[in-house]
Amino acid sequence: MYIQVKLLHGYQQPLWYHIPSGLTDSITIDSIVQVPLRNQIVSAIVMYITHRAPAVSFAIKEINKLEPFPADATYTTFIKKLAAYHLISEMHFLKRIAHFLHKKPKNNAAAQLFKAYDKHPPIKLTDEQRIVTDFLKPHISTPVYMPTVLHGVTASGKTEVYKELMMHAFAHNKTTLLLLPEVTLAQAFEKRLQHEIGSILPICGFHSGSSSKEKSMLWQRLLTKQPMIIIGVHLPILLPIAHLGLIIIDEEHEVGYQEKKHPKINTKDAAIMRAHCANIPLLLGSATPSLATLYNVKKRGWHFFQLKNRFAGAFPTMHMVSLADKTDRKYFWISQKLYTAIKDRIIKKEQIIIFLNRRGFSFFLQCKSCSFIFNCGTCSVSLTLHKNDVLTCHYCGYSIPQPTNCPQCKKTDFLKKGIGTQQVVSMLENAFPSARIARADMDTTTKKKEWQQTMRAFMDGEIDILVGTQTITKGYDFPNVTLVGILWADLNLHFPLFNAAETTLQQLVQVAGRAGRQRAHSEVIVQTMTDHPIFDYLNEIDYLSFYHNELDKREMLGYPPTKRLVEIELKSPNEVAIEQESHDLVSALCAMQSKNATDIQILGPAKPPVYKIKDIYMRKIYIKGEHMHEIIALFKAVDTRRYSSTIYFVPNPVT
DNA sequence: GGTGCGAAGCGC
DNA sequence: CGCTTCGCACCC
Repeated sequence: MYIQVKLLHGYQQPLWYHIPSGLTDSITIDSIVQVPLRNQIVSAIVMYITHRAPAVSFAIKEINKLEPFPADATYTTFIKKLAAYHLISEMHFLKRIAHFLHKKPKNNAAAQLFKAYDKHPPIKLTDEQRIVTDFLKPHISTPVYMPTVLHGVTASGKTEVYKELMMHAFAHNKTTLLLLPEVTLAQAFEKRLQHEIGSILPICGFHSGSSSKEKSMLWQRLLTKQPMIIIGVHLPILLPIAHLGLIIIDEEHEVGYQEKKHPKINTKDAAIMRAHCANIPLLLGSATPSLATLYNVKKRGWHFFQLKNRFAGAFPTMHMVSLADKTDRKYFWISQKLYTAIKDRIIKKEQIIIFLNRRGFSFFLQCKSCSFIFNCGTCSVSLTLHKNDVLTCHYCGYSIPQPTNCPQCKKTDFLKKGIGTQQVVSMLENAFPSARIARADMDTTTKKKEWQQTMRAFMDGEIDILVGTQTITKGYDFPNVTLVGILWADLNLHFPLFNAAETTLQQLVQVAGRAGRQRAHSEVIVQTMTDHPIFDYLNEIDYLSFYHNELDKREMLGYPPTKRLVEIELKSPNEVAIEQESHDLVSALCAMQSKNATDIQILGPAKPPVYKIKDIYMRKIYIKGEHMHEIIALFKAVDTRRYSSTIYFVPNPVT
């Protein structure tokens, strides 16, 4: 038998190979095979099979050994669907898990055996929790596609529900995929589960931080169809799993599920597709479910459950404070209310979180006399001022010492504008000299180790006040925190993104949820410049009422979840070309659209707020429509090959 | 992705 | 002239 294959890496042209009759059984179209190429062995995918020798001028090589690929009846269907949805080749997905295929699995004597059991050790569940597990368990044993939303307030014990379901799946010889929106969260979850149920369930982490030993262990279990718990962010959804029983997406609302690099795959969308293809239940958990998910509950009959009570502690009291009234305070960013509250907690030896929700903005230097602003030479952003008098670009890392004279007018007086976490720390150090204060923001300090140490120190009570950005809102449990201060709650609200209000509210509710996890009395102080309707829903109990208010707006403007949205991103080092081509592309899309007479809107091209990074220019085009398949068809109908700019297609963009 | 080959670059 | 570097076609 002869096969024509395409390599997973490198050479793109199809190649011929011969397979001796003894090995032909397991080969079908889309099989992954190891083929000899020059003097090495590489992975390839089968494109075409024939029994007649092809008429070619070269000698066809023989494949004498086939590496096994884990069985999964619906895997190919899923990968094809995912590829079609993102307008990329299915090879892309196979490449991402291909590193298994090159490595020979070592004889790991350490491969632990886990016995199947009839009755697993009981997990203590509340009535609220048991309603959810009772509902889903039969659908794991007798599989059926069953998207289910779990709205559990912060600290309500969603993890206990997950544990019970994972154990049930394992008892039925099925694997559970547990997805989290960040590697650090996945690692923390893995550690926790390892500790709590690791002795009876195999817990396999699979993310960028996993060692090759862990990966080959995982692959071994997949090959031998052994059930397990796989924890990760983006990669696990792409694995072939013979006996997938359940997919859990924790922190379902998080934007982290969309990959940061192109192609920007949305792992949540992928998980929905996978659960559908494999015909299994899907559980989406969050304290702040996304508008899209709530819409699916309403319109598509997704199942919905709530955990309304905290496992321990109590909900914090919320206080709104206006920063507009500047009277009677020493520091602009610390209102009188916040000041006394911090003072009170320091005396009581309770912990404080100060939250600054900045996004791509902190603080910059401007000349007092001529208004000159220091900008990055290769990116279209201003340089950020750091405490050690260094100006740094947050996009490319370029940095210079702060000049003493203005390059434009040579004067020496500068204004510091905006606010950054370092400035907040200095300010707090001045205001509360006795307090131990630390900073935890991932954007500036890319040192992961340092950041983890800070989190640990805070958890151990060695720090009184933790100042941080987005990263501290996620998942962490600090039992002794009784005060959360949000410095500038409306900072991101007027960002030019259709979902700015939604993500801001989710962030605020999540950070507020860090307070009072083990305490009866706790407070959240929310400081704002202006009022906004979302502040009425800040209380966790009221979160769901936000849905109606926001959905009406989205409906009116034709944005998701009522309509479908695609972002087209163009990138080019040539500013003239990208300007021309982005306009051409819009014209081409419009022409095609009027021909097909579909109800699709094309917006742009737009110059994004940050339109240049490392000398690469960007433009964006948005397409809105009733159905995703129509948008995909429209874009595919336009010939993009003649453009010199790189063009990316992003369905359901979230950032 | 890795490799082998010819063209081009470079020192003197 | 002889050596190294670079760019690129090729791999079945």
